[in-house]
Amino acid sequence: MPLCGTTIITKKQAEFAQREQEILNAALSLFEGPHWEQVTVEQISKKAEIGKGTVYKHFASKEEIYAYITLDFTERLFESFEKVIHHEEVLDNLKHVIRVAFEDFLNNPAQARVSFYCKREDYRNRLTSELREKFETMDRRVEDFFGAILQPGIDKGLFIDKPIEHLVMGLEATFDGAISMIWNSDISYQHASDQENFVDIISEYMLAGLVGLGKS
Amino acid sequence: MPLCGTTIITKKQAEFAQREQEILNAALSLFEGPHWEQVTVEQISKKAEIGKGTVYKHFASKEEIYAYITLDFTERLFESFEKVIHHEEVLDNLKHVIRVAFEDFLNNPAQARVSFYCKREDYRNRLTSELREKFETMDRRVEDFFGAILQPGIDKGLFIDKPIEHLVMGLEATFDGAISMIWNSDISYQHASDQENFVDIISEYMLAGLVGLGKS
Amino acid sequence: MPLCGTTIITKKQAEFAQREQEILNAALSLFEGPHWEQVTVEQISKKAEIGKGTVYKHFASKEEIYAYITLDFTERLFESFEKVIHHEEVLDNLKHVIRVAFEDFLNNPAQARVSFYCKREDYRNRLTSELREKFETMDRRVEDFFGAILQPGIDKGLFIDKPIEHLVMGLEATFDGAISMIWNSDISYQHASDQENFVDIISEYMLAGLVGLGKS
Amino acid sequence: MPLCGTTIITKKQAEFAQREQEILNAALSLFEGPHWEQVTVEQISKKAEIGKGTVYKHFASKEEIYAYITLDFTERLFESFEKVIHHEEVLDNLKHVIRVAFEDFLNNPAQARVSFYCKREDYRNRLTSELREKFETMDRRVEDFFGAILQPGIDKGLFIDKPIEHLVMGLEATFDGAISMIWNSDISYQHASDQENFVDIISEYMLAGLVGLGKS
DNA sequence: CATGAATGAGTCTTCATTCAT
DNA sequence: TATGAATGAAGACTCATTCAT
Repeated sequence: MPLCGTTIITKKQAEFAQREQEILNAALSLFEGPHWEQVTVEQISKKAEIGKGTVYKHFASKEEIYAYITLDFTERLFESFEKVIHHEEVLDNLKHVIRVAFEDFLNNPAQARVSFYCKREDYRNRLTSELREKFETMDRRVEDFFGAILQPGIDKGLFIDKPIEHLVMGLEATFDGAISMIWNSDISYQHASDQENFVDIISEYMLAGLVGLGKS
Repeated sequence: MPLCGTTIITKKQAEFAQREQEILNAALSLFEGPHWEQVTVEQISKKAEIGKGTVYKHFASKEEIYAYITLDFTERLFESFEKVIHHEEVLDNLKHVIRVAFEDFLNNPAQARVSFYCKREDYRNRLTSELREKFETMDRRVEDFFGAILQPGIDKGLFIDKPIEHLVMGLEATFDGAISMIWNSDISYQHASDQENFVDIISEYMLAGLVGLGKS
Repeated sequence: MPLCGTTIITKKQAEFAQREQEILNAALSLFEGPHWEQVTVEQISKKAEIGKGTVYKHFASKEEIYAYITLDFTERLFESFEKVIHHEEVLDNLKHVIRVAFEDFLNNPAQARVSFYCKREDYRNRLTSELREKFETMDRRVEDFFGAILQPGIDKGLFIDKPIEHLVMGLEATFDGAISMIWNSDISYQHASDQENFVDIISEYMLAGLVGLGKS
Repeated sequence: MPLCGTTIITKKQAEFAQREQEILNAALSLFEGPHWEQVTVEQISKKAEIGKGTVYKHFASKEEIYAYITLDFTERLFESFEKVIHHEEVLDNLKHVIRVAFEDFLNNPAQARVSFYCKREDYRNRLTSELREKFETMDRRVEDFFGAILQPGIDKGLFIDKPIEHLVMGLEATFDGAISMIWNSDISYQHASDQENFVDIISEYMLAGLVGLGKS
């Protein structure tokens, strides 16, 4: 049992750190609905049962709350990914990652919506450089991750030999588009199939697109 | 004196009708930038060189302006589509439609952005039932259009025999996602290729996905 | 009775123009007290019996209200000055101007206080360039005015032959300082004399200083 | 063991007393700029490397910090004055006092600015009676001091025989006004002369005014 | 005593919509 | 019909002060 060497954290500090999560959770619970952008800081503070000013002790601005939600969400996404890519088969890895991604995005709509918002360039430009760097690190990590699971497929001739980025593009575009469609409850397709079916088709489509690229 | 039987339109009425387009054009020119949602009704009226109140003679609300922009844009999109689908080859038709769609969306970012906004369910619910119906008609028309160009592909065994909607899903998701990525200037991919290259890949990807569906 | 050639102003426009004055008057009445900087836009709007937003139709910001108050006040000050400088005697002119200045500043403490605030460089820098120019024009006008009444005194050997600015400096410094002292109800001197006596002394002092400069 | 009879001060108490000065120094270093009123208690505590709450162990309010800064500043001003009034010549004394005053005010803008703020009647009224008394004592001391250096001038017929207060009025008004003008970087006079020149003129002006009073 | 987390009233400003002329 | 003045609810953010530990 270590006695020294650990960072000493007082009870107060622990509570303070805890409160940060409480604020994020409060925000998240309020962001569930489609009008999430209209949630006010005051509402968040009331939900978290703290004063409005306290929110600003933890986050410099409302948009910084968005940033941490996104960063947290992405972190968890990676954890989910890492749990399912121990297989040797490239396509299996990819299938699992896609499935898990859909699950995480659809089960956590608030985080996911915020994440989408945080992709916007103008949003990124408003961030402090510190946070902007965190986002850039995150972006690179995503890129590296997909590089690692797609490269073997290229080596085996399964996918066309193009820069990883090119291959990821299609996957990301389709995934993002599909998620948006679900959120928009895109009217045309509600009667066609339930969400699960839609996800299956899109997943298959993503793989087919990737495999089919350059084969025509 | 106009002949009887023709709809009699006074000069004043003609001017009034004309004004509607002027408002939409003014709005569009202001919506070019990425912050289009922050354009105010006042700015629009100034740009159109009319009074703010007059805008409300033509459109019941700001959101109704969005609706007509979207409806107009979709109408023109169809006109573009119809110009390029006279070929007999299913895949050629599709390629042309995809190309034209990318062109229209990227050349008319204002309209396209507004169109995306108008997909949101909460937006649709705020509309008057009259406008909601117009959107539904529009949606059906899109569905029918793609049905007409994809069905022959199914008949020829080119695409898997699934409901048209299923096939369209992937196309739409990928397309929407790709457009969003371009608008977001998605950082990870800026160095990979310029926009044109990106569009080519996505286009190929869309076709590959469609053709590859069910082939695995 | 002129029929044409005059700018046509509708009743509405006239009312609108009128409202501007009403806002300034409301602000002024609220600025009477020593806490004038803490008067809120909302208070002003309530006093003027209009909505808060209406204030912003007339003035882009709270500080712009200050600007117009100052500009108005200075304008009136000039009018007062011009009424009393038709004498031929340099010293008489100066005496009258000083007297009138004290009267105007002490009878209109709200305007005068705001005017002092508007001298601050940081305030000036926050203004729009249009307003900044108005202030600069105003400053030049003050300078020119005093140049016109002091120059004859220099010519006659009454005042030392130094740049007008140098001469004005002392006058302005003393005047501003005296006004501040009165507003601060400077405790040390309350029992010594009433305000009127103080003003007399300061006025005499200002002249004596000017005449005595360079004579030592 | 300290001798009996001396005030026993523990190390802790000494540190506490020391801290008071540290807070004032921290505040002063932050008050240098023209926006000194916007410095927050938190900033002061950070600068002093103590907790915000600790500031309130030493000063009941932010405004009390102002009070002690002013009191300190005035104390030092007196020390400066006393160093230069050992001459026998009334006018020399005065000249030296004026020069030293300008030096102290211009070299210590933070203290000086705060001192000006603390002259405001509304400020004084918000103080505790204990502090208000200290200010009154200070004011009387100023009055007495100038009485002492001006009275010989009256006796010698150098200055008009009026109550000392009357004579001081002009001096103080001019001095305060001049300092304000420098701080405001009063635009009209920036090109006329640099600050030093301005101070010289004002100083001369102050003396000339005093000597000339009643001579007209 | 020292701390710093918590507070929440208060500030300016924006803007879609209404309505009298 | 055209106008644009008027509205007022809302929202993000600040900061002196308090108080439990």
